[in-house]
Amino acid sequence: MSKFYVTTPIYYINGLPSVGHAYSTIIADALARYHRMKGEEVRFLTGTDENSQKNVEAAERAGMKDDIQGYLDQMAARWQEAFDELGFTHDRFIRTTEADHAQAVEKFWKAVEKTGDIYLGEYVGLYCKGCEAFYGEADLVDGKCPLHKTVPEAIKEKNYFFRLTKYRDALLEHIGKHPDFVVPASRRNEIVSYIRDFMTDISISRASMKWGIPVPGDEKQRIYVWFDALINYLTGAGYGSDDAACAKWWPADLHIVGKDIIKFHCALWPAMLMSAGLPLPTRVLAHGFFTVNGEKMSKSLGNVIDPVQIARDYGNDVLRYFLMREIRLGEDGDFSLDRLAQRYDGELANELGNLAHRVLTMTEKYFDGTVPKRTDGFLAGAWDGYHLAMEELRVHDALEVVWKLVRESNQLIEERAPWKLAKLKEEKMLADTMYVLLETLRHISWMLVPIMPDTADRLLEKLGLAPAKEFSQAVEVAWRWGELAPGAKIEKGEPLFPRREGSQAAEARGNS
RNA sequence: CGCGGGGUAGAGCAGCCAGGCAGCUCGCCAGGCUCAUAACCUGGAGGUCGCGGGUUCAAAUCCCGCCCCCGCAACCA
Repeated sequence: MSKFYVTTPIYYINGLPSVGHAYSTIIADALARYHRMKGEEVRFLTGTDENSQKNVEAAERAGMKDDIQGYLDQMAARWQEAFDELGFTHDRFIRTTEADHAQAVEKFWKAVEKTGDIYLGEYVGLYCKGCEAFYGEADLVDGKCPLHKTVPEAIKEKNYFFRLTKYRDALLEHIGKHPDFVVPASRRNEIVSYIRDFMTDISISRASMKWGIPVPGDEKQRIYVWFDALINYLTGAGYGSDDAACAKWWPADLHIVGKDIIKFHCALWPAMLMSAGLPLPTRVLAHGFFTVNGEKMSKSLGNVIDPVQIARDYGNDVLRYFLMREIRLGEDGDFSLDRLAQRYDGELANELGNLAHRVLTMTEKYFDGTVPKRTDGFLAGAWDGYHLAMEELRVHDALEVVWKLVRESNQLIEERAPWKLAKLKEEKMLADTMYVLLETLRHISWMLVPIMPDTADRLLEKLGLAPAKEFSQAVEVAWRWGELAPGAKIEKGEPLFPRREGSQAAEARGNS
Protein backbone atom coordinates (compact mmCIF):
# COMPACT_ATOMS: atom_id res chain seq x y z
CA MET A 1 0.00 0.00 0.00
CA SER A 2 1.42 3.36 -0.87
CA LYS A 3 1.94 6.07 1.72
CA PHE A 4 1.63 9.82 1.64
CA TYR A 5 3.49 12.04 4.10
CA VAL A 6 2.52 15.70 3.87
CA THR A 7 3.65 18.65 5.97
CA THR A 8 2.81 22.31 6.49
CA PRO A 9 5.30 24.91 7.62
CA ILE A 10 5.54 25.13 11.37
CA TYR A 11 4.20 28.43 12.52
CA TYR A 12 5.56 31.14 14.76
CA ILE A 13 3.17 31.60 17.62
CA ASN A 14 3.74 35.23 18.37
CA GLY A 15 0.12 35.77 17.36
CA LEU A 16 -2.99 33.77 16.58
CA PRO A 17 -3.59 31.96 13.28
CA SER A 18 -4.54 34.19 10.39
CA VAL A 19 -6.32 33.09 7.27
CA GLY A 20 -2.88 32.75 5.68
CA HIS A 21 -1.89 30.04 8.14
CA ALA A 22 -5.27 28.43 7.65
CA TYR A 23 -4.70 28.48 3.90
CA SER A 24 -1.44 26.50 4.07
CA THR A 25 -3.02 24.05 6.44
CA ILE A 26 -6.23 23.66 4.44
CA ILE A 27 -4.20 22.74 1.36
CA ALA A 28 -2.37 20.07 3.34
CA ASP A 29 -5.59 18.85 4.93
CA ALA A 30 -7.38 18.57 1.61
CA LEU A 31 -4.52 16.59 0.09
CA ALA A 32 -4.24 14.39 3.17
CA ARG A 33 -7.97 13.65 2.95
CA TYR A 34 -7.65 12.96 -0.77
CA HIS A 35 -4.96 10.36 -0.27
CA ARG A 36 -6.80 8.79 2.66
CA MET A 37 -9.90 8.60 0.50
CA LYS A 38 -7.91 6.64 -2.05
CA GLY A 39 -7.01 4.19 0.69
CA GLU A 40 -3.39 5.21 1.09
CA GLU A 41 -1.65 5.39 4.43
CA VAL A 42 -1.33 9.06 5.24
CA ARG A 43 0.69 11.03 7.71
CA PHE A 44 -0.11 14.74 7.99
CA LEU A 45 2.16 16.89 10.11
CA THR A 46 1.68 20.46 11.24
CA GLY A 47 2.78 22.39 14.30
CA THR A 48 4.61 25.32 15.79
CA ASP A 49 8.11 26.76 15.52
CA GLU A 50 8.98 27.67 19.07
CA ASN A 51 12.74 28.19 19.17
CA SER A 52 12.64 31.56 17.50
CA GLN A 53 13.71 34.87 18.91
CA LYS A 54 10.39 36.23 17.70
CA ASN A 55 8.56 34.08 20.19
CA VAL A 56 10.82 35.31 22.95
CA GLU A 57 10.00 38.89 22.03
CA ALA A 58 6.30 38.09 21.98
CA ALA A 59 6.55 36.50 25.41
CA GLU A 60 8.20 39.65 26.68
CA ARG A 61 5.46 41.78 25.22
CA ALA A 62 2.93 39.56 26.93
CA GLY A 63 4.71 40.16 30.23
CA MET A 64 5.99 36.61 30.43
CA LYS A 65 9.67 37.28 30.06
CA ASP A 66 10.48 34.91 32.89
CA ASP A 67 8.25 32.13 31.68
CA ILE A 68 8.83 31.79 27.98
CA GLN A 69 7.89 28.14 27.94
CA GLY A 70 4.68 28.99 29.77
CA TYR A 71 3.86 31.55 27.11
CA LEU A 72 4.58 29.05 24.34
CA ASP A 73 2.42 26.42 26.04
CA GLN A 74 -0.45 28.86 26.21
CA MET A 75 -0.14 29.96 22.59
CA ALA A 76 0.37 26.46 21.24
CA ALA A 77 -2.79 25.37 23.04
CA ARG A 78 -4.74 28.20 21.41
CA TRP A 79 -3.42 27.22 17.99
CA GLN A 80 -4.42 23.64 18.55
CA GLU A 81 -7.90 24.71 19.57
CA ALA A 82 -8.21 26.80 16.43
CA PHE A 83 -6.97 23.94 14.24
CA ASP A 84 -9.44 21.58 15.89
CA GLU A 85 -12.27 23.98 15.33
CA LEU A 86 -11.25 24.30 11.69
CA GLY A 87 -11.51 20.52 11.44
CA PHE A 88 -7.93 19.76 10.44
CA THR A 89 -7.01 16.09 10.41
CA HIS A 90 -3.30 16.27 11.18
CA ASP A 91 -1.82 13.15 12.70
CA ARG A 92 0.52 15.14 14.83
CA PHE A 93 0.79 18.72 15.99
CA ILE A 94 4.51 19.04 16.52
CA ARG A 95 6.10 21.63 18.78
CA THR A 96 9.82 22.22 18.35
CA THR A 97 10.24 22.51 22.10
CA GLU A 98 9.25 18.87 22.50
CA ALA A 99 11.80 16.35 23.68
CA ASP A 100 11.85 14.09 20.64
CA HIS A 101 12.58 17.06 18.43
CA ALA A 102 15.62 18.07 20.48
CA GLN A 103 16.75 14.47 20.15
CA ALA A 104 16.26 14.47 16.38
CA VAL A 105 18.11 17.77 15.99
CA GLU A 106 21.03 16.48 17.98
CA LYS A 107 21.26 13.32 15.92
CA PHE A 108 21.00 15.31 12.71
CA TRP A 109 23.62 17.86 13.76
CA LYS A 110 26.05 15.08 14.57
CA ALA A 111 25.44 13.42 11.21
CA VAL A 112 26.19 16.64 9.37
CA GLU A 113 29.18 17.33 11.58
CA LYS A 114 30.54 13.89 10.84
CA THR A 115 30.40 14.60 7.11
CA GLY A 116 32.60 17.61 7.78
CA ASP A 117 30.06 20.18 6.66
CA ILE A 118 30.07 22.20 9.85
CA TYR A 119 32.93 24.57 10.52
CA LEU A 120 33.68 27.31 12.98
CA GLY A 121 33.62 30.69 11.36
CA GLU A 122 33.25 34.32 12.08
CA TYR A 123 29.88 35.94 11.78
CA VAL A 124 29.89 39.67 11.33
CA GLY A 125 26.63 41.36 12.06
CA LEU A 126 24.91 44.42 13.39
CA TYR A 127 24.01 43.61 16.94
CA CYS A 128 21.39 45.42 18.98
CA LYS A 129 21.98 45.02 22.71
CA GLY A 130 18.37 45.82 23.53
CA CYS A 131 17.09 43.04 21.31
CA GLU A 132 20.01 40.74 21.94
CA ALA A 133 19.80 40.00 18.25
CA PHE A 134 21.55 40.58 14.97
CA TYR A 135 20.05 42.64 12.21
CA GLY A 136 20.71 42.87 8.52
CA GLU A 137 21.21 46.26 6.87
CA ALA A 138 17.72 46.02 5.47
CA ASP A 139 16.17 45.50 8.89
CA LEU A 140 17.29 48.88 10.11
CA VAL A 141 15.35 52.11 9.96
CA ASP A 142 17.71 55.01 9.26
CA GLY A 143 20.52 52.75 10.36
CA LYS A 144 18.87 52.21 13.72
CA CYS A 145 17.17 49.30 15.41
CA PRO A 146 13.45 49.58 14.64
CA LEU A 147 12.54 48.67 18.22
CA HIS A 148 15.09 50.51 20.31
CA LYS A 149 15.98 53.32 17.92
CA THR A 150 19.64 52.83 18.72
CA VAL A 151 22.52 52.32 16.33
CA PRO A 152 23.51 48.65 16.49
CA GLU A 153 27.09 47.66 17.01
CA ALA A 154 29.01 45.90 14.30
CA ILE A 155 30.38 42.93 16.14
CA LYS A 156 31.90 39.63 15.25
CA GLU A 157 31.05 36.41 16.90
CA LYS A 158 32.43 32.96 16.41
CA ASN A 159 29.78 30.53 15.38
CA TYR A 160 29.16 27.45 13.34
CA PHE A 161 28.61 27.49 9.61
CA PHE A 162 27.06 24.96 7.29
CA ARG A 163 28.91 24.28 4.04
CA LEU A 164 25.89 24.97 1.90
CA THR A 165 27.86 25.94 -1.19
CA LYS A 166 29.38 22.47 -1.33
CA TYR A 167 25.97 21.27 -2.53
CA ARG A 168 25.42 23.85 -5.23
CA ASP A 169 25.97 21.49 -8.15
CA ALA A 170 24.17 18.60 -6.52
CA LEU A 171 21.12 20.78 -5.86
CA LEU A 172 21.03 22.10 -9.40
CA GLU A 173 21.37 18.60 -10.74
CA HIS A 174 18.58 17.31 -8.53
CA ILE A 175 16.20 20.06 -9.56
CA GLY A 176 17.15 19.52 -13.18
CA LYS A 177 16.39 15.82 -12.95
CA HIS A 178 13.22 16.26 -10.92
CA PRO A 179 11.25 19.13 -12.40
CA ASP A 180 8.49 18.45 -9.87
CA PHE A 181 10.75 19.04 -6.91
CA VAL A 182 9.68 22.66 -6.83
CA VAL A 183 6.24 23.64 -8.06
CA PRO A 184 5.03 25.84 -9.60
CA ALA A 185 7.63 26.35 -12.34
CA SER A 186 7.98 30.07 -11.65
CA ARG A 187 9.29 29.24 -8.19
CA ARG A 188 11.62 26.66 -9.61
CA ASN A 189 13.21 29.31 -11.84
CA GLU A 190 13.56 31.59 -8.88
CA ILE A 191 15.24 28.99 -6.74
CA VAL A 192 17.57 27.88 -9.51
CA SER A 193 18.83 31.41 -9.98
CA TYR A 194 19.28 31.76 -6.22
CA ILE A 195 21.27 28.54 -5.92
CA ARG A 196 23.39 29.34 -8.95
CA ASP A 197 24.11 33.00 -8.29
CA PHE A 198 23.46 34.00 -4.71
CA MET A 199 23.69 31.08 -2.33
CA THR A 200 26.42 31.28 0.31
CA ASP A 201 27.39 29.20 3.33
CA ILE A 202 25.21 30.09 6.26
CA SER A 203 25.72 30.55 9.94
CA ILE A 204 23.75 27.94 11.84
CA SER A 205 24.36 28.94 15.43
CA ARG A 206 24.28 32.02 17.60
CA ALA A 207 26.43 32.69 20.62
CA SER A 208 24.21 35.59 21.61
CA MET A 209 20.94 33.71 21.94
CA LYS A 210 19.57 32.42 25.21
CA TRP A 211 16.58 30.57 23.72
CA GLY A 212 16.77 27.61 21.40
CA ILE A 213 18.33 24.19 21.14
CA PRO A 214 21.97 24.09 22.33
CA VAL A 215 24.67 23.08 19.87
CA PRO A 216 25.75 19.53 20.69
CA GLY A 217 29.17 19.72 22.29
CA ASP A 218 29.11 23.51 22.65
CA GLU A 219 26.39 24.47 25.08
CA LYS A 220 27.28 28.15 24.86
CA GLN A 221 25.81 28.31 21.37
CA ARG A 222 22.22 27.89 20.28
CA ILE A 223 21.21 26.42 16.96
CA TYR A 224 19.93 28.92 14.42
CA VAL A 225 16.17 28.65 14.27
CA TRP A 226 15.87 27.61 10.62
CA PHE A 227 18.35 24.79 10.95
CA ASP A 228 16.34 23.44 13.84
CA ALA A 229 12.92 24.15 12.34
CA LEU A 230 13.43 22.24 9.09
CA ILE A 231 14.35 19.13 11.00
CA ASN A 232 10.79 19.00 12.41
CA TYR A 233 9.76 17.21 9.23
CA LEU A 234 12.12 14.38 10.18
CA THR A 235 11.10 14.41 13.82
CA GLY A 236 7.51 14.05 12.71
CA ALA A 237 8.45 10.94 10.76
CA GLY A 238 10.17 9.37 13.75
CA TYR A 239 13.80 10.32 13.08
CA GLY A 240 15.85 9.98 16.24
CA SER A 241 13.12 8.26 18.18
CA ASP A 242 11.50 5.56 16.06
CA ASP A 243 13.62 4.14 13.27
CA ALA A 244 10.91 1.87 11.92
CA ALA A 245 8.45 4.75 11.59
CA CYS A 246 11.11 6.90 9.98
CA ALA A 247 11.92 4.22 7.44
CA LYS A 248 8.25 4.00 6.61
CA TRP A 249 7.42 7.69 6.32
CA TRP A 250 10.61 9.39 5.19
CA PRO A 251 11.11 10.93 2.68
CA ALA A 252 8.14 13.26 2.82
CA ASP A 253 5.99 13.19 -0.29
CA LEU A 254 5.05 16.82 -0.11
CA HIS A 255 6.11 19.90 1.80
CA ILE A 256 3.63 22.73 1.56
CA VAL A 257 5.20 26.12 2.08
CA GLY A 258 4.53 29.77 1.40
CA LYS A 259 6.46 31.38 -1.41
CA ASP A 260 8.50 33.38 1.10
CA ILE A 261 10.32 30.38 2.49
CA ILE A 262 11.28 28.44 -0.62
CA LYS A 263 14.98 29.19 -0.20
CA PHE A 264 14.95 27.33 3.07
CA HIS A 265 12.93 24.43 1.73
CA CYS A 266 14.36 24.07 -1.75
CA ALA A 267 18.02 24.89 -1.14
CA LEU A 268 19.05 24.73 2.51
CA TRP A 269 16.86 21.78 3.49
CA PRO A 270 17.78 19.42 0.64
CA ALA A 271 21.45 20.31 1.13
CA MET A 272 21.14 19.50 4.82
CA LEU A 273 19.58 16.16 3.97
CA MET A 274 22.28 15.36 1.42
CA SER A 275 24.88 16.13 4.02
CA ALA A 276 23.20 13.89 6.57
CA GLY A 277 22.89 11.15 3.97
CA LEU A 278 19.11 11.13 3.87
CA PRO A 279 16.76 11.03 0.88
CA LEU A 280 15.13 14.25 -0.27
CA PRO A 281 11.41 15.04 -0.14
CA THR A 282 9.61 14.31 -3.38
CA ARG A 283 7.91 17.65 -3.92
CA VAL A 284 7.74 21.12 -2.45
CA LEU A 285 4.65 23.14 -3.27
CA ALA A 286 5.06 26.88 -2.86
CA HIS A 287 1.68 28.50 -2.64
CA GLY A 288 1.10 32.18 -3.27
CA PHE A 289 -0.01 34.91 -0.92
CA PHE A 290 -3.19 36.82 -1.02
CA THR A 291 -4.20 40.35 -0.52
CA VAL A 292 -7.36 41.33 1.30
CA ASN A 293 -9.67 43.36 -0.88
CA GLY A 294 -6.68 44.23 -3.01
CA GLU A 295 -4.54 45.42 -0.11
CA LYS A 296 -1.77 43.46 1.48
CA MET A 297 -2.77 41.66 4.60
CA SER A 298 -0.91 43.07 7.54
CA LYS A 299 -1.29 43.65 11.21
CA SER A 300 -0.49 47.31 10.85
CA LEU A 301 -3.29 47.79 8.34
CA GLY A 302 -5.58 45.89 10.67
CA ASN A 303 -7.09 43.81 7.89
CA VAL A 304 -5.90 40.42 9.04
CA ILE A 305 -8.68 37.91 8.52
CA ASP A 306 -9.51 35.50 11.31
CA PRO A 307 -10.24 32.13 9.72
CA VAL A 308 -12.14 30.88 12.75
CA GLN A 309 -14.55 33.79 12.49
CA ILE A 310 -15.20 33.08 8.80
CA ALA A 311 -15.73 29.41 9.61
CA ARG A 312 -18.23 30.35 12.29
CA ASP A 313 -20.12 32.64 9.95
CA TYR A 314 -20.17 30.36 6.92
CA GLY A 315 -18.97 26.94 8.01
CA ASN A 316 -15.60 25.28 7.60
CA ASP A 317 -16.50 23.86 4.23
CA VAL A 318 -17.33 27.23 2.79
CA LEU A 319 -14.00 28.70 3.85
CA ARG A 320 -12.21 25.67 2.42
CA TYR A 321 -14.21 25.79 -0.79
CA PHE A 322 -13.58 29.48 -1.27
CA LEU A 323 -9.82 29.28 -0.75
CA MET A 324 -9.41 26.18 -2.89
CA ARG A 325 -11.61 27.48 -5.70
CA GLU A 326 -10.80 31.17 -5.81
CA ILE A 327 -7.05 30.89 -5.86
CA ARG A 328 -5.17 28.73 -8.32
CA LEU A 329 -2.80 26.76 -6.17
CA GLY A 330 0.66 28.31 -6.47
CA GLU A 331 -0.55 31.70 -7.62
CA ASP A 332 -1.22 34.82 -5.65
CA GLY A 333 -4.83 35.74 -5.07
CA ASP A 334 -7.17 38.07 -3.31
CA PHE A 335 -9.34 37.33 -0.32
CA SER A 336 -12.56 39.26 -0.24
CA LEU A 337 -15.71 38.66 1.72
CA ASP A 338 -17.73 39.94 -1.22
CA ARG A 339 -16.23 37.28 -3.45
CA LEU A 340 -16.81 34.68 -0.81
CA ALA A 341 -20.46 35.71 -0.51
CA GLN A 342 -20.75 35.69 -4.31
CA ARG A 343 -19.39 32.18 -4.55
CA TYR A 344 -21.59 31.05 -1.70
CA ASP A 345 -24.73 32.40 -3.32
CA GLY A 346 -23.94 31.49 -6.89
CA GLU A 347 -22.06 28.22 -6.72
CA LEU A 348 -22.93 26.65 -3.39
CA ALA A 349 -26.52 27.72 -2.77
CA ASN A 350 -27.83 28.17 -6.32
CA GLU A 351 -25.91 25.60 -8.31
CA LEU A 352 -24.98 22.70 -6.04
CA GLY A 353 -27.41 23.16 -3.16
CA ASN A 354 -30.39 23.83 -5.34
CA LEU A 355 -29.49 20.98 -7.67
CA ALA A 356 -29.50 18.51 -4.80
CA HIS A 357 -32.73 19.94 -3.49
CA ARG A 358 -34.65 19.81 -6.76
CA VAL A 359 -33.44 16.30 -7.55
CA LEU A 360 -34.44 15.04 -4.12
CA THR A 361 -37.79 16.77 -4.33
CA MET A 362 -38.56 15.14 -7.67
CA THR A 363 -37.48 11.79 -6.31
CA GLU A 364 -40.00 12.24 -3.52
CA LYS A 365 -42.70 13.38 -5.89
CA TYR A 366 -42.30 10.87 -8.68
CA PHE A 367 -40.83 7.85 -6.93
CA ASP A 368 -42.12 8.12 -3.42
CA GLY A 369 -38.67 8.99 -2.13
CA THR A 370 -36.93 5.87 -3.35
CA VAL A 371 -34.11 5.45 -5.83
CA PRO A 372 -35.56 4.31 -9.19
CA LYS A 373 -34.29 1.51 -11.38
CA ARG A 374 -30.62 1.57 -12.33
CA THR A 375 -29.52 2.80 -15.75
CA ASP A 376 -26.26 3.27 -17.60
CA GLY A 377 -24.04 6.23 -17.05
CA PHE A 378 -20.47 7.22 -17.55
CA LEU A 379 -18.35 9.34 -15.29
CA ALA A 380 -14.92 7.80 -15.86
CA GLY A 381 -13.77 10.84 -17.79
CA ALA A 382 -14.71 13.14 -14.96
CA TRP A 383 -12.89 10.97 -12.44
CA ASP A 384 -9.78 10.90 -14.61
CA GLY A 385 -9.74 14.67 -14.83
CA TYR A 386 -10.37 14.96 -11.13
CA HIS A 387 -7.55 12.61 -10.14
CA LEU A 388 -5.09 14.14 -12.55
CA ALA A 389 -5.84 17.59 -11.16
CA MET A 390 -5.41 16.44 -7.57
CA GLU A 391 -2.17 14.61 -8.31
CA GLU A 392 -0.79 17.66 -10.07
CA LEU A 393 -1.83 19.87 -7.17
CA ARG A 394 -4.40 21.74 -9.24
CA VAL A 395 -7.12 21.56 -6.62
CA HIS A 396 -8.97 24.45 -8.26
CA ASP A 397 -9.19 22.40 -11.45
CA ALA A 398 -10.47 19.39 -9.52
CA LEU A 399 -13.30 21.59 -8.26
CA GLU A 400 -13.92 22.74 -11.80
CA VAL A 401 -14.47 19.10 -12.76
CA VAL A 402 -17.04 18.78 -10.00
CA TRP A 403 -18.85 21.93 -11.00
CA LYS A 404 -18.96 20.80 -14.59
CA LEU A 405 -20.95 17.80 -13.35
CA VAL A 406 -23.20 20.11 -11.36
CA ARG A 407 -23.90 22.26 -14.41
CA GLU A 408 -24.43 19.27 -16.66
CA SER A 409 -26.92 17.91 -14.17
CA ASN A 410 -28.85 21.15 -14.15
CA GLN A 411 -28.82 21.12 -17.94
CA LEU A 412 -30.02 17.54 -18.04
CA ILE A 413 -33.01 18.43 -15.89
CA GLU A 414 -33.89 21.25 -18.26
CA GLU A 415 -33.46 19.03 -21.28
CA ARG A 416 -35.49 16.08 -19.99
CA ALA A 417 -38.02 18.10 -17.98
CA PRO A 418 -38.98 15.31 -15.58
CA TRP A 419 -42.22 17.13 -14.70
CA LYS A 420 -43.32 16.74 -18.31
CA LEU A 421 -42.23 13.11 -18.42
CA ALA A 422 -44.34 12.54 -15.33
CA LYS A 423 -47.40 14.06 -16.96
CA LEU A 424 -46.82 12.09 -20.14
CA LYS A 425 -46.35 8.89 -18.13
CA GLU A 426 -42.96 8.34 -19.71
CA GLU A 427 -41.98 6.09 -16.81
CA LYS A 428 -38.80 4.62 -18.28
CA MET A 429 -37.33 7.94 -19.35
CA LEU A 430 -38.31 9.51 -16.04
CA ALA A 431 -36.69 6.74 -14.01
CA ASP A 432 -33.53 6.82 -16.11
CA THR A 433 -33.25 10.56 -15.74
CA MET A 434 -33.71 10.54 -12.00
CA TYR A 435 -31.31 7.67 -11.53
CA VAL A 436 -28.59 9.45 -13.50
CA LEU A 437 -29.10 12.58 -11.43
CA LEU A 438 -29.05 10.80 -8.09
CA GLU A 439 -26.07 8.66 -8.97
CA THR A 440 -24.17 11.68 -10.25
CA LEU A 441 -24.85 13.42 -6.93
CA ARG A 442 -23.33 10.41 -5.19
CA HIS A 443 -20.18 10.77 -7.26
CA ILE A 444 -20.11 14.50 -6.59
CA SER A 445 -20.24 13.73 -2.86
CA TRP A 446 -17.18 11.55 -3.18
CA MET A 447 -15.27 14.15 -5.14
CA LEU A 448 -16.03 16.71 -2.47
CA VAL A 449 -14.69 14.55 0.37
CA PRO A 450 -11.21 16.12 0.45
CA ILE A 451 -12.32 19.70 0.02
CA MET A 452 -15.74 19.87 1.65
CA PRO A 453 -15.86 16.90 3.98
CA ASP A 454 -18.95 17.97 5.95
CA THR A 455 -20.87 18.68 2.78
CA ALA A 456 -19.89 15.30 1.36
CA ASP A 457 -21.27 13.62 4.47
CA ARG A 458 -24.52 15.57 4.38
CA LEU A 459 -25.08 14.91 0.71
CA LEU A 460 -24.48 11.19 1.11
CA GLU A 461 -26.97 11.13 3.97
CA LYS A 462 -29.55 12.82 1.80
CA LEU A 463 -29.04 10.09 -0.75
CA GLY A 464 -29.91 7.61 1.97
CA LEU A 465 -26.34 6.47 2.53
CA ALA A 466 -24.35 6.25 5.76
CA PRO A 467 -21.04 8.11 5.27
CA ALA A 468 -19.12 5.89 7.69
CA LYS A 469 -20.25 2.79 5.84
CA GLU A 470 -19.57 4.40 2.46
CA PHE A 471 -16.02 5.30 3.40
CA SER A 472 -15.28 1.84 4.73
CA GLN A 473 -15.71 0.18 1.35
CA ALA A 474 -13.11 -0.10 -1.37
CA VAL A 475 -13.02 2.96 -3.58
CA GLU A 476 -12.84 0.88 -6.75
CA VAL A 477 -16.34 -0.25 -5.83
CA ALA A 478 -17.61 3.05 -4.49
CA TRP A 479 -16.47 4.98 -7.56
CA ARG A 480 -18.12 2.62 -10.00
CA TRP A 481 -21.20 3.76 -11.83
CA GLY A 482 -24.44 2.27 -10.53
CA GLU A 483 -23.53 1.67 -6.91
CA LEU A 484 -26.52 3.67 -5.72
CA ALA A 485 -28.98 0.91 -4.93
CA PRO A 486 -32.46 1.08 -6.46
CA GLY A 487 -35.23 1.03 -3.89
CA ALA A 488 -33.15 2.84 -1.25
CA LYS A 489 -34.92 5.61 0.63
CA ILE A 490 -33.63 9.14 0.19
CA GLU A 491 -33.62 11.74 2.96
CA LYS A 492 -34.35 15.17 1.49
CA GLY A 493 -34.04 17.33 4.62
CA GLU A 494 -33.05 20.98 4.59
CA PRO A 495 -31.12 22.60 1.72
CA LEU A 496 -27.34 22.10 1.85
CA PHE A 497 -26.57 25.79 1.65
CA PRO A 498 -29.50 27.92 2.75
CA ARG A 499 -29.94 31.28 1.15
CA ARG A 500 -28.49 33.91 3.41
CA GLU A 501 -30.91 36.53 4.68
CA GLY A 502 -29.83 39.77 3.08
CA SER A 503 -26.26 40.19 2.02
CA GLN A 504 -24.54 40.20 5.32
CA ALA A 505 -21.07 40.69 3.94
CA ALA A 506 -20.25 41.31 7.54
CA GLU A 507 -16.84 42.21 8.72
CA ALA A 508 -14.87 39.28 9.96
CA ARG A 509 -11.81 41.22 10.77
CA GLY A 510 -9.70 41.70 13.78
CA ASN A 511 -8.21 39.21 16.12
CA SER A 512 -4.61 39.78 15.27
C1' C B 1 20.27 46.71 -13.05
C1' G B 2 17.96 43.46 -5.55
C1' C B 3 14.18 39.15 -6.23
C1' G B 4 9.36 37.93 -7.97
C1' G B 5 4.17 38.49 -9.86
C1' G B 6 0.87 41.16 -13.00
C1' G B 7 -1.67 44.70 -17.04
C1' U B 8 -7.19 40.34 -21.69
C1' A B 9 -15.41 42.95 -21.99
C1' G B 10 -18.29 47.14 -16.50
C1' A B 11 -15.89 43.80 -12.26
C1' G B 12 -12.90 39.34 -11.14
C1' C B 13 -9.99 35.91 -13.86
C1' A B 14 -8.27 31.70 -17.60
C1' G B 15 -5.67 31.28 -22.19
C1' C B 16 0.90 32.50 -22.95
C1' C B 17 5.52 27.44 -21.35
C1' A B 18 4.49 23.62 -26.55
C1' G B 19 1.86 30.57 -32.00
C1' G B 20 -3.71 28.66 -35.36
C1' C B 21 -11.63 31.21 -34.81
C1' A B 22 -10.45 35.58 -27.71
C1' G B 23 -12.81 32.12 -23.41
C1' C B 24 -14.99 31.61 -18.12
C1' U B 25 -17.69 33.56 -13.73
C1' C B 26 -20.47 37.77 -11.96
C1' G B 27 -23.24 41.94 -13.69
C1' C B 28 -26.47 43.84 -17.83
C1' C B 29 -30.44 42.84 -21.85
C1' A B 30 -33.98 39.37 -24.05
C1' G B 31 -36.36 34.71 -23.96
C1' G B 32 -37.65 29.74 -21.85
C1' C B 33 -39.16 26.60 -17.73
C1' U B 34 -42.30 25.80 -13.26
C1' C B 35 -39.04 20.19 -10.31
C1' A B 36 -36.28 23.69 -7.12
C1' U B 37 -33.37 27.84 -2.13
C1' A B 38 -37.02 34.46 -6.64
C1' A B 39 -33.38 29.10 -7.77
C1' C B 40 -32.46 26.60 -13.10
C1' C B 41 -31.80 26.64 -18.71
C1' U B 42 -31.02 29.20 -23.65
C1' G B 43 -29.52 33.36 -26.46
C1' G B 44 -27.49 38.45 -26.89
C1' A B 45 -24.76 43.08 -26.28
C1' G B 46 -19.96 44.36 -24.59
C1' G B 47 -12.66 43.58 -25.83
C1' U B 48 -7.33 48.68 -29.91
C1' C B 49 -5.47 41.36 -25.28
C1' G B 50 -0.80 48.16 -21.34
C1' C B 51 2.33 50.93 -25.46
C1' G B 52 5.97 50.74 -29.66
C1' G B 53 8.86 47.80 -32.81
C1' G B 54 10.49 42.83 -34.70
C1' U B 55 10.04 37.38 -36.25
C1' U B 56 6.12 34.55 -38.92
C1' C B 57 1.56 32.53 -43.87
C1' A B 58 -0.34 33.52 -38.86
C1' A B 59 1.21 36.77 -32.36
C1' A B 60 -2.77 37.68 -26.32
C1' U B 61 1.02 33.72 -27.05
C1' C B 62 7.88 34.07 -29.34
C1' C B 63 12.02 38.25 -29.41
C1' C B 64 13.63 43.58 -28.24
C1' G B 65 12.49 48.31 -25.98
C1' C B 66 9.23 51.28 -22.96
C1' C B 67 5.07 52.63 -19.47
C1' C B 68 2.11 51.40 -15.26
C1' C B 69 0.39 48.35 -10.85
C1' C B 70 1.50 44.91 -6.91
C1' G B 71 4.19 41.50 -3.51
C1' C B 72 8.97 40.24 -0.70
C1' A B 73 13.30 43.07 1.85
C1' A B 74 9.49 46.03 8.65
C1' C B 75 4.41 42.83 11.89
C1' C B 76 2.51 38.77 7.93
C1' A B 77 1.32 32.17 4.88
